[in-house]
Amino acid sequence: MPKETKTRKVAKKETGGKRKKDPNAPKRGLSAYMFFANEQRDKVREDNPGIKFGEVGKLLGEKWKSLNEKQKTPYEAKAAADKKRYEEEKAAYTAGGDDDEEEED
DNA sequence: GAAGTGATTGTTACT
DNA sequence: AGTAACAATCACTTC
Repeated sequence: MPKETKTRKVAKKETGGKRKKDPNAPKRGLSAYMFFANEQRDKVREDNPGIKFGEVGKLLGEKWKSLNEKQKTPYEAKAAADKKRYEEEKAAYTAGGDDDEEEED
Protein backbone atom coordinates (compact mmCIF):
# COMPACT_ATOMS: atom_id res chain seq x y z
CA MET A 1 0.00 0.00 0.00
CA PRO A 2 1.42 3.32 -0.97
CA LYS A 3 2.08 5.69 1.86
CA GLU A 4 -0.34 8.41 1.06
CA THR A 5 2.30 11.07 1.08
CA LYS A 6 1.56 14.62 0.10
CA THR A 7 -1.11 15.34 2.64
CA ARG A 8 -3.09 12.61 0.90
CA LYS A 9 -5.14 15.29 -0.76
CA VAL A 10 -3.47 14.47 -3.98
CA ALA A 11 -4.33 10.84 -3.55
CA LYS A 12 -8.03 11.60 -3.63
CA LYS A 13 -9.65 9.56 -6.39
CA GLU A 14 -11.23 6.21 -7.02
CA THR A 15 -13.85 4.68 -4.73
CA GLY A 16 -16.41 6.95 -6.23
CA GLY A 17 -14.85 10.23 -5.30
CA LYS A 18 -18.08 12.13 -5.19
CA ARG A 19 -17.40 14.48 -2.39
CA LYS A 20 -16.44 17.67 -4.09
CA LYS A 21 -15.17 20.82 -2.53
CA ASP A 22 -17.88 23.02 -1.19
CA PRO A 23 -18.11 26.67 -2.09
CA ASN A 24 -18.08 27.64 1.56
CA ALA A 25 -15.92 24.72 2.54
CA PRO A 26 -16.79 24.80 6.23
CA LYS A 27 -13.51 23.11 7.01
CA ARG A 28 -13.69 20.82 10.01
CA GLY A 29 -12.47 21.55 13.47
CA LEU A 30 -8.94 20.92 14.62
CA SER A 31 -8.05 17.58 16.13
CA ALA A 32 -6.79 16.68 19.58
CA TYR A 33 -3.32 16.27 18.20
CA MET A 34 -3.33 19.85 17.00
CA PHE A 35 -3.89 21.14 20.48
CA PHE A 36 -1.51 18.65 21.92
CA ALA A 37 1.15 19.66 19.47
CA ASN A 38 0.51 23.28 20.26
CA GLU A 39 1.62 22.69 23.81
CA GLN A 40 4.20 20.02 23.29
CA ARG A 41 5.85 21.71 20.38
CA ASP A 42 7.21 24.11 22.95
CA LYS A 43 8.30 21.48 25.38
CA VAL A 44 9.60 19.05 22.85
CA ARG A 45 11.74 21.66 21.21
CA GLU A 46 12.85 22.76 24.60
CA ASP A 47 14.13 19.32 25.45
CA ASN A 48 15.45 18.86 21.95
CA PRO A 49 16.90 22.23 20.96
CA GLY A 50 17.78 22.37 17.33
CA ILE A 51 15.88 19.26 16.32
CA LYS A 52 14.01 19.25 13.04
CA PHE A 53 10.37 18.74 12.49
CA GLY A 54 10.82 15.08 11.68
CA GLU A 55 12.17 14.42 15.13
CA VAL A 56 9.61 16.53 16.84
CA GLY A 57 6.80 14.96 14.86
CA LYS A 58 7.77 11.42 15.69
CA LEU A 59 8.66 12.28 19.22
CA LEU A 60 5.43 14.14 19.60
CA GLY A 61 3.42 11.21 18.35
CA GLU A 62 5.15 8.93 20.79
CA LYS A 63 4.37 11.17 23.71
CA TRP A 64 0.88 11.77 22.48
CA LYS A 65 0.08 8.09 22.68
CA SER A 66 2.03 7.90 25.88
CA LEU A 67 -0.54 10.10 27.48
CA ASN A 68 -3.45 8.51 29.23
CA GLU A 69 -6.98 9.30 28.23
CA LYS A 70 -6.88 11.55 31.20
CA GLN A 71 -4.06 13.55 29.73
CA LYS A 72 -5.59 13.65 26.32
CA THR A 73 -8.82 14.83 27.82
CA PRO A 74 -7.81 18.49 27.78
CA TYR A 75 -6.77 18.15 24.17
CA GLU A 76 -9.81 16.17 23.19
CA ALA A 77 -11.87 18.72 24.99
CA LYS A 78 -10.43 21.42 22.81
CA ALA A 79 -10.90 19.25 19.79
CA ALA A 80 -14.52 18.84 20.71
CA ALA A 81 -14.81 22.55 21.30
CA ASP A 82 -13.26 23.22 17.93
CA LYS A 83 -15.61 20.72 16.40
CA LYS A 84 -18.43 22.85 17.63
CA ARG A 85 -16.87 25.73 15.86
CA TYR A 86 -17.11 23.70 12.71
CA GLU A 87 -20.72 22.98 13.46
CA GLU A 88 -21.37 26.65 13.07
CA GLU A 89 -19.76 26.84 9.70
CA LYS A 90 -21.46 23.69 8.60
CA ALA A 91 -24.76 25.07 9.83
CA ALA A 92 -24.26 28.37 8.07
CA TYR A 93 -23.05 26.54 5.05
CA THR A 94 -26.00 24.18 5.02
CA ALA A 95 -28.28 27.14 5.45
CA GLY A 96 -27.21 27.88 1.96
CA GLY A 97 -27.93 31.52 2.42
CA ASP A 98 -30.54 33.80 3.72
CA ASP A 99 -31.48 36.06 0.91
CA ASP A 100 -28.58 36.56 -1.31
CA GLU A 101 -26.25 33.87 -2.22
CA GLU A 102 -22.74 34.29 -3.29
CA GLU A 103 -20.07 32.16 -4.70
CA GLU A 104 -22.05 30.87 -7.53
CA ASP A 105 -19.70 30.68 -10.32
C1' DG B 1 -29.40 1.51 9.51
C1' DA B 2 -24.71 0.78 8.76
C1' DA B 3 -20.27 1.47 6.47
C1' DG B 4 -16.83 4.07 4.28
C1' DT B 5 -14.61 7.91 2.34
C1' DG B 6 -12.54 11.96 1.87
C1' DA B 7 -11.31 16.33 3.40
C1' DT B 8 -9.24 18.96 7.03
C1' DT B 9 -6.20 20.70 11.14
C1' DG B 10 -1.55 22.20 13.14
C1' DT B 11 3.75 21.85 14.31
C1' DT B 12 8.48 22.59 12.61
C1' DA B 13 12.19 23.05 8.99
C1' DC B 14 13.69 23.21 4.34
C1' DT B 15 13.68 24.40 -0.94
C1' DA C 1 3.98 28.42 -0.69
C1' DG C 2 4.14 23.79 -0.32
C1' DT C 3 5.69 19.45 1.38
C1' DA C 4 6.87 16.02 4.81
C1' DA C 5 5.78 12.31 9.43
C1' DC C 6 2.71 12.45 13.39
C1' DA C 7 -2.34 11.69 14.97
C1' DA C 8 -7.26 12.49 15.26
C1' DT C 9 -11.69 13.40 13.32
C1' DC C 10 -15.82 12.88 12.06
C1' DA C 11 -19.39 15.10 8.99
C1' DC C 12 -20.75 14.01 4.98
C1' DT C 13 -21.61 10.38 1.40
C1' DT C 14 -23.26 6.20 -0.38
C1' DC C 15 -25.59 1.53 -0.40
